[in-house]
Amino acid sequence: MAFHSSDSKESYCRKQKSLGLLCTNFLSLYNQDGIETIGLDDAATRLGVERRRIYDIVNVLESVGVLARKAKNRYSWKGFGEVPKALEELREEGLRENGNDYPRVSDDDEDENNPTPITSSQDEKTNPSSLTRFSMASKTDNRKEKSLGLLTQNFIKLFLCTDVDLISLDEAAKILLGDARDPSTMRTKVRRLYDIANVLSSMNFIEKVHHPDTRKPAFRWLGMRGKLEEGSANSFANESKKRIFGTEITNTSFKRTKLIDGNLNQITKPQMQMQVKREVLGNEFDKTNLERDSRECSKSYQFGPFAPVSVSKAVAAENKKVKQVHDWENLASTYRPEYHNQALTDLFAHYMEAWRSWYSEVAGKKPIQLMS
DNA sequence: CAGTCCCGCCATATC
DNA sequence: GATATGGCGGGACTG
Repeated sequence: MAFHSSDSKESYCRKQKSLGLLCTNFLSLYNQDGIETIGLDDAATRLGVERRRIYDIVNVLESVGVLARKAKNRYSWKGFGEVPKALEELREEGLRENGNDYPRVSDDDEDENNPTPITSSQDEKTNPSSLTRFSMASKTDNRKEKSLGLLTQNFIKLFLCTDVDLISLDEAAKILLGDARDPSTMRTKVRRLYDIANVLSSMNFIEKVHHPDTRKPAFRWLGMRGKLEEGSANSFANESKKRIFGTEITNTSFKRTKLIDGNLNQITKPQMQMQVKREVLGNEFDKTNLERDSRECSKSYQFGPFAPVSVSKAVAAENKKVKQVHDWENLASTYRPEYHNQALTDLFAHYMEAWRSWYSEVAGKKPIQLMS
């Protein structure tokens, strides 16, 4: 069985295997009505990825409140309606445990970080006895301290509890690392942050930008700032809002091993089952998502003559004035008139996705030349 | 070359 | 002892 790995030739687009895309697909798969429980195996299968990857995604989604671990192999879908609450808690927790002495985030790494390494010891909900021996930690906790989930929360706290809104992963790693600063530890931490940033980006919680001064890449928080006072005002988008994410296309599974094709043989076309989403509620900041996704793989390959102009335009405008309060809801309503035919835009996105996938599969490596 | 970050080995936690 | 989780970092990709 399992005939070799010399499957179809090329086209191993790294982007198609990214955690970000996987997250997008995961969301489009489960951010639906009727979904209340998610099986890891099911997810792995449906998304066409190894179990390991599911853990990565699920962990960060959980740390933001979208999911909640129910039991072994089982998670419950909480939805984006829970996010505001989760973030609010994170903010408070962050401020509390850290007061206002969040390490500075400046160009110059000035470490003299406070002794408290932002270690929040939030015990599990399923803690029968609240008699938490303050010493029972160490090993067990040590591992947890390094979990992706916690790291995600701490990363987010950086945005919610600080005045800076632009942070590079290096800075973040430095801060979240407290003191241990061996190049090795740093590298690992940064790798993790990249992972986190990717899935957070796919949900548009954050956005990658380039520091004005330095040319260095950094991330900016897009969600509302946690300053909203009284956890009621902060409406991420209200309950039951469903965001439209990528497509149903499962991450094509090609090993990274670049096997130079030898001869043309049948490509195993991915079952691109584009299913039209019937969600018309044209809310949310999805244009950003579309835009970004639309140009993943093969640099800027363009749309045809009938490109979704409206979308691109909206995005451009949006990015340009990302000065105000980064409130998705506002942005969404502000630009809604531009393309209130969300359904169409959506449909288009689906086709694009399908086409892209098909193209990279069939048409071979070279993506449409199209200058740049 | 520097920035990304996928992949999957294998230590740990749980059943 | 088996299975479920998920650190961790080598090194393949990008631009």
